[in-house]
This record gives sequence, C-alpha cells and structure tokens, in this order.
Amino acid sequence: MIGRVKRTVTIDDVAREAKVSTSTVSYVLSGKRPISAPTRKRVEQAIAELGYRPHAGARALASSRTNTIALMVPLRVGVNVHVIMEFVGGVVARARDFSHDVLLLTQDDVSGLDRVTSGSIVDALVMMDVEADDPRVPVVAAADQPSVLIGLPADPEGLSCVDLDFEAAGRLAVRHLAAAGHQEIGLIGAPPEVMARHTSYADRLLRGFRTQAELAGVAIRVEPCEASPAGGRAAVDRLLAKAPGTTGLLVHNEGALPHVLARLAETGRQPDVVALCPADVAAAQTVPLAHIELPAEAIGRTAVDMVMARLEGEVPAETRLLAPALIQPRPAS
Amino acid sequence: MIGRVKRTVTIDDVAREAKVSTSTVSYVLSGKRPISAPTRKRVEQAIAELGYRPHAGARALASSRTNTIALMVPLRVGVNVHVIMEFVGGVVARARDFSHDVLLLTQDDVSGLDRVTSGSIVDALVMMDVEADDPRVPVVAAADQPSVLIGLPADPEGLSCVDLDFEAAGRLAVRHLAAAGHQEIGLIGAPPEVMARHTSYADRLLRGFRTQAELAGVAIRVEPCEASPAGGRAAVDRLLAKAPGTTGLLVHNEGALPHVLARLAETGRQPDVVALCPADVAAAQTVPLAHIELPAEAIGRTAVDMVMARLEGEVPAETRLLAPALIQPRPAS
DNA sequence: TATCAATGTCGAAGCGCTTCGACGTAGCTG
DNA sequence: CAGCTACGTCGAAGCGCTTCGACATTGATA
Repeated sequence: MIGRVKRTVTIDDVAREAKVSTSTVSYVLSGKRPISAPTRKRVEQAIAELGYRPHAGARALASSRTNTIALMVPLRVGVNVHVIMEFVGGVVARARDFSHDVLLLTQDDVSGLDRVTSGSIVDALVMMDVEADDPRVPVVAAADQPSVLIGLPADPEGLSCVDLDFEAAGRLAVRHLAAAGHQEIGLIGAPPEVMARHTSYADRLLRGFRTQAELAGVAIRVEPCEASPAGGRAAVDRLLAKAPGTTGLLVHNEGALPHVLARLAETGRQPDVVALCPADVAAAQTVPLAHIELPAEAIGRTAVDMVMARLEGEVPAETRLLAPALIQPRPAS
Repeated sequence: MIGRVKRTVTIDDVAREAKVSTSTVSYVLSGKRPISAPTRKRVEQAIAELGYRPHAGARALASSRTNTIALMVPLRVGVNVHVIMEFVGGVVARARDFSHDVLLLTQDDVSGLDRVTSGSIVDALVMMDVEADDPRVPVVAAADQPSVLIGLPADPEGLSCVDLDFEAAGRLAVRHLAAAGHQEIGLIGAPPEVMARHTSYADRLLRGFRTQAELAGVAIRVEPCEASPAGGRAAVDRLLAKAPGTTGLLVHNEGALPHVLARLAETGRQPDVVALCPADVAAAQTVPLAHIELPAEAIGRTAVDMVMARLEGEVPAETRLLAPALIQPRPAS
C-alpha cells in the first residue's frame, strides 16, 4: 500500500482485467443474463484479485434498489428491552439472508419516517410496537414502499402485520388455568403507561383473557404492573388484597416477572403461574415455570419474510397472527 | 394522486419550478456557495411545493458521502441488553444531530465488517463491546473510513476509543469502601464467559480493583456471576462462603443486581454495596443504592462526536476514558 | 445451403446528484 | 472612466452502476 493512492476499484477495472465489457461484469454479478462458464470464471477471478466491491450508492441510483430495510425500534419506557433485542436479532439475521442491511430508526425520530418513506434510502420498512391508534400507521400506509408492522393497529387498512395472537394467548392461559380447577384468576400485565397507550398487544391479551373467563365462568382480576422490582411486588400485593382467593395467575411482564415470583413465594401463596414471555426468560427463573412462548425472534424473521415477498411482487397485504403455545416446565429438573 | 404516476421529483424539477439551474438548487441545499436571499427563497418554496427529497444514492455517488454510519452491536450472551440499548440510543440520537442515519450490524455478522469497510455503504463505523484481543480491530484499523471503538482493545494502534474508565471505577469503589472502614471487600462481576473473553472492561475494572485494594491493604474476593436470578444468588453464596468476613461489595452485573441484593437481604448480611450500572438501573432497585454511574448513553454520544470529528478533518486518533463518579443514594426518601 | 432461434457479449444511455470552472454584473478604487 | 474584486449563477462533466437493444456466433431446422 505504498503511496496510499487506493482509488476504489470500479466495475470498469474489473471489466478491463477480465477483458470483457462492464455490462458483462454486471450480469455476472446479478445473474440476470446467461454468461458462459469460462467468461464467468474470468470475471470472478478479476473480482477476487482486485478486491472489487460494488458501490452501494451507484447501484441504488441505477437500479432504484438500496438493499436496505428500515427498522423502527421503540427505545422508550415500558417496553421490554430483552424482547426488543430478540425482535431486532430476528430481523437483522433474516434481512442478511436476503442480503439486505438494516437501517435503525427510533420511535421518537419523527422525521425518520418521512426521510425513509420518501423513497431512495431504504426499500422497505418494518415497524415495531405498533399501537392500536398509531399516528405512524397512516404515514406508512401512504408510503410508496412496502412495510410490515409488528403489532396490530386498530385499522390495518391494507397493511401487512405480524404478531403473536395475543387474544388467543389470553384465552389459552385462562383455559389452562380453569382446567386446572382455578376459580379465581389474576393477570399481572403490562406497565400502566403501556395499557394507557392502548398498545395493541396489551389490549388484545386482555380481550382474550376476559372472553375466555366469561366462557369458563371464572372470576378475574387484572393488575397493570411497573416493570421494576418494586412494581412487581406491589402488583402482587394489590392483586392479593383485592382478590385474595386468586389461585391462578398469568404474568405478562418480563421485567417484573422474577419479582412477582419472589413476592408470591414470600407471601406463602403458591398460585399456579403461567408467564407470557420468551422461552429463555422463562428458563432463567429460579423455579420451573409454565409459559406461553413469545416468539419474538420468529416474529422478527417473519416480518422480514413478508416485507421481502412484497418487495418481489404484488403480494396482497396480510395479517399473520402466530398461534400461542403453552409450554409446561420440564417435570424433572 | 389520480393516475398513480408519481415519478419521483428530482432536483431538476425543482430547478425548473424555481427557474434556476440545478447547481443553484444544490448550493441552496448544501450551503457551499453563497446564494442571494430571493433566489434561496424561490428554491425553498419550490422544494416545499413539490415535496422534493434528494435521492440518497445519487448523493452518495456524486459526493462519496453516504450520511450513514454503521453501528456494530453485540447481540449475544453475557452482555446486558439494557446497557446496550442505552448505548444505541445515544448513538442514534447523536447521529441524527449530524443528520446521519445508523446502519445496524451485529457482532456475529462476520461479513458485515467487510461489506462496510469496503467503502461506499457507510461513512464511518462505531463498534461496541470491544474485547482486549478483538479480531475485528485489525480489520477496522486497515479500513479506509474512520471508526471509533466503545471499549478498549489491548493495542489501540491508531484507533479512537471511548469508554468509562473502568480501572478508575475499580479504584474508586475500593477507595470508597475502604474509607467506610471495610477490611474485606468483594466484587461480584461479569458473567464467566465475559471474563473468559477478556472483554476489556471486565479486565480493567478488575485491575483497578486489585491495585487499589493492595494500596489500601484490604482483602478482596472476586466472583464472576451469571446474569440471572439464580446466578446472582449463587454468586452471593459463593462469595460469602469463601470470604465470610466480607462487609463491602462492588456489584458490576446489571442482570444479577436485584437478585444479589435480594439474596444479601435474605442472608441477613447487610454489606455496604456499591453498584456499577446506569443511573436508572440503580434507581429501579428496591433499596436506595450507592452506585458508580455507567454513562452508557453519554458514551454512545461521545463515540459519534469523535467519529464525526474524524470525518471532518484529519483529527488524530485519541482514546477518551470518562471519569467515573460515585453517586450516594438520596438520604431521605 | 439459406434461415431462424437461442445464446453470449457489447455499447451506450441514463439514474439524480455534486462540484468545478466560467461567466456576467455590480460596486469599488485609482 | 478603465480595471478590479466580489458575488451570485450557470453549464457541463462526471460519480459507478444497471439495463436495453443490438450484434455476432453457433447449431439446428427447413
């Protein structure tokens, strides 16, 4: 690297080296036209020798495809970072499978949507943590590029959505607990601010929970819960004070879960607990725990699959709700 | 929007509308040449009316600036997601201040570095969670574009780094505890795998801790600790078993912190505890807690500042270690 | 043997933007 | 009033890539 000149090597350099035209190199790269084996080999060799990398901007300009998708992540209170990370991991990994990169947008970056939906910078958009009445939804609905929502807005008007079927999860939990003979069932749920925002998943879980409780004829009690040690303990105390007969419990609050369990242990009450959380969170608890899995990573991957499908062709918008599964703790330890 | 034609509006459209040349529009946008007030106003109006957005790819091609920085995030075991999110938040927010976007790379995406360092796709790189002997370090060192590491490699060979001064933090903790009269001090630290990786911060904290302990003539005991409820409790038990006289404790493990505190409370031991963690984590504990603040967001912001400075001009590489501060809990509550 | 389709390659025209040099047109100075 | 220097604006040349139509070849078919 004497001289430190290092002019970036372009497709023309490759073409010259391989003694073909630039278009041939391009076709070798994209595979959009047949290239004979010997030519292909020469080109590939030249690419390797020169260490050629296509220029992303030039490519985007010529093909109007950026090979990048935007991911809008909530970095704010009340959402569980652990779950978010799983989503993000799933999205990034799957995007790479499609040789796309991920541009990170934060929820509070209001101009971000504009920047991104005005084309040119990403091909598509995945938006996490959608609320029932989310102001961003009309914006992305009006955008040129495809987008997929993680979560369910009140009116998905032609948008694609993925999420766990929280309503089914609510029903499943009640069905499970009622079948175990419990007559009074509690729900320790999302933080109050999440409930207040009518974040879609909290509402849906609640709906399923209520519906099935009515069907099964069991009494229920719902407590919002701060995602903190103190919050978890307080929620338990409130719940037991108001509904002392509670013997079955659904906990949907990552952050508070260990403290809820700890507090329950302290009070000497041992209600039947079902947690709604990712598998590894359930596994990390001190006691074996029945849980309804929150397949965050799978949801992230699915979101990318859907967005890619729409990028390929005119796939109609669809909403996919993943069926919940209740996992019993391993009997032996 | 009848007809759904929607040809993207280009800089030429704006120029035509404003009755100026394209270059004038460009100069209005970039401010790189003086433009008279009336002309500027006409152009700005045209931009607003047409809803013009510059095409990122075209811009990147012409100016060889993408206005994007890459952020390599560890999505793997042993790192605390909460802290990571704070870093990320800081990076993204500050990048936006410089009107840059953030491209998300994951640690395990080995080809990511290649893709990114071969120019064209981002202007610069911020890499989190650097280990003492990190294989990625030589790669970014050889790259064309500036990069900033969060964490400290063994040999920073001309690279810019930012981090909390963990060594000073270790010393500070010991000094504080020794000053309070404690003769036996414990450290409940990072998970074993982090220790084993020789992740830079864990090593440095330990070094400071040891150094100062020797100086102060206090006995120490170090326990790695899984970031789980069970891990936290187990670490406490191990520590107290091996060094029952421990009366002062430094805890550097976000995930285990609440469980460490809980276990300590159960054992009836009330050692003087200092936590090393972000302020909000300390605040979220059930008891008031002295802590050395881990200013994750500030570090993230600083990383961006540094990378931007290097993007501007030929700023020499530098390492910034932020001085630790010990925060006493609010006396009254 | 003339014709045609298939196959592989090439040339050139952009994609939308930045930037450099050049070109007026003022307002100064001497 | 000639000769300057600023200042504001324009034209045109790319940046590196994709893609379309055209142009050989070749082998098979009539």
